[in-house]
Amino acid sequence: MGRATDPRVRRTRAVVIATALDLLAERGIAGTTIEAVAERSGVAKTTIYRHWDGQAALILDAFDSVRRPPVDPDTGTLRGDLLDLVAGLAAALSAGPAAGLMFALVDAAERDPQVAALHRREGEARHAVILRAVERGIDRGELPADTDPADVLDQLAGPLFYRRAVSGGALDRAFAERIVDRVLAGHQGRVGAERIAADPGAGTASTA
Amino acid sequence: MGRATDPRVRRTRAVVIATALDLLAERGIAGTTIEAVAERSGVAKTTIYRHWDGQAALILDAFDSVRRPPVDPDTGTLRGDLLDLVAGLAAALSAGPAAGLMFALVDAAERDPQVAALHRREGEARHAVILRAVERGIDRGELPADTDPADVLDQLAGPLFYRRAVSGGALDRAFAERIVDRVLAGHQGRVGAERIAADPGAGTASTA
DNA sequence: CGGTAACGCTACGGGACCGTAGCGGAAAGG
DNA sequence: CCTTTCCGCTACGGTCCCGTAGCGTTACCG
Repeated sequence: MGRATDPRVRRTRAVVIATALDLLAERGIAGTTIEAVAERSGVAKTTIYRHWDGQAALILDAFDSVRRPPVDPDTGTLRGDLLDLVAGLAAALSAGPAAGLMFALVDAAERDPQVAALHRREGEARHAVILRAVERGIDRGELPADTDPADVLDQLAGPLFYRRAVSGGALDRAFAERIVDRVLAGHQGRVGAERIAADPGAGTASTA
Repeated sequence: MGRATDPRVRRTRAVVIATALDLLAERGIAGTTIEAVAERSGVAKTTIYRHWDGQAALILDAFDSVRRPPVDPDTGTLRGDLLDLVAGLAAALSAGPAAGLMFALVDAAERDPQVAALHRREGEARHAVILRAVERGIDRGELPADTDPADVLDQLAGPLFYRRAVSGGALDRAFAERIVDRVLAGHQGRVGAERIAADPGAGTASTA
């Protein structure tokens, strides 16, 4: 068993996966057939079938290949952490390989249990970092002790997704900053505005 | 030209559209073929082709049939208006015909210009009501004058969509209330907490 | 340098769906 | 009642894609 040491195997798998991702972004899941991948990639259809059982397995593998372990910034302040994470998410949704695949994944997860499982794993990995940052913020007293981290997560990621999927505004760093600041203010406001002053560099940010 | 007065025509169109919506929610766009609609609906394939050009036209029509003109609550307070609208959106995303179709629509709009146009129209109709409510709130002094209504919109609708699509928490009225209150607090906090007191019945809402 | 494993190619039967044609029957409406 | 319109049915050719078989050819690996 040569594992995957054979360079021919490695190359074939890489080329096929890359082509599948291209087609997924361009034509969606329905348009990403084995035959189409074979034609565009130059890899013979029979060879693709030697590596994957069929369209479903290939697409699962392609989605999976985009997963990237998110990095915990841990800048020392809640605002700093969230700014990093939210700005990163905005960038990922604007460009990059995941930009066009996200909604295809969501839609497919609605019906296919396999895709749903992948989608759940992927989401949880992304969420874990944000939830950790929020919990650190609670420990530091930057947020009230009874803050629900899951709510904060939805408040941070939601507006970016919605803007990308529906309302269609700009997904730049300025937007990410406004979202983070408003969410923090919204939760801190429940206790008292003086908490904002406790976070150096997180003033009312009248960035016009 | 009998317009659409012939009851046979009305019935055929209604049955086919209803079946198409069923299939869309159940199998997605790719699974909603003319042949499948014909089989499930009992309407002959040839008859369907007499009314629609093909799958694309039928699906467009089906999506379009779900559109409902949103009602402007105009309760007198910003919080009251937003609560109505956001709770209504949460309910629509939890159940009803639109629940399973939303993401199929988003995904399809990513590639198909026709669907994209429909999606844009539909979004704008929903947004208009929320934007109006926010602008009324600004006029009343419930929000700072320089508040960006588009930001508020994304902050309100986004978390609901994200929760439904990814994080998977409860989409009940309590969640809608928390979101509205946090968003309002987040924007009011930029000027001063005393603004909250200006809105009768919209206290800091320590709802446990 | 020889054996093995991977690849490309052609070919094939099968299935799903497309979109149309032609016909007979039934329901609407003047 | 009688004409028009709509509908259901069967049948068809065409296309796309599936998944597999068989056979050379080439690249790797020891």
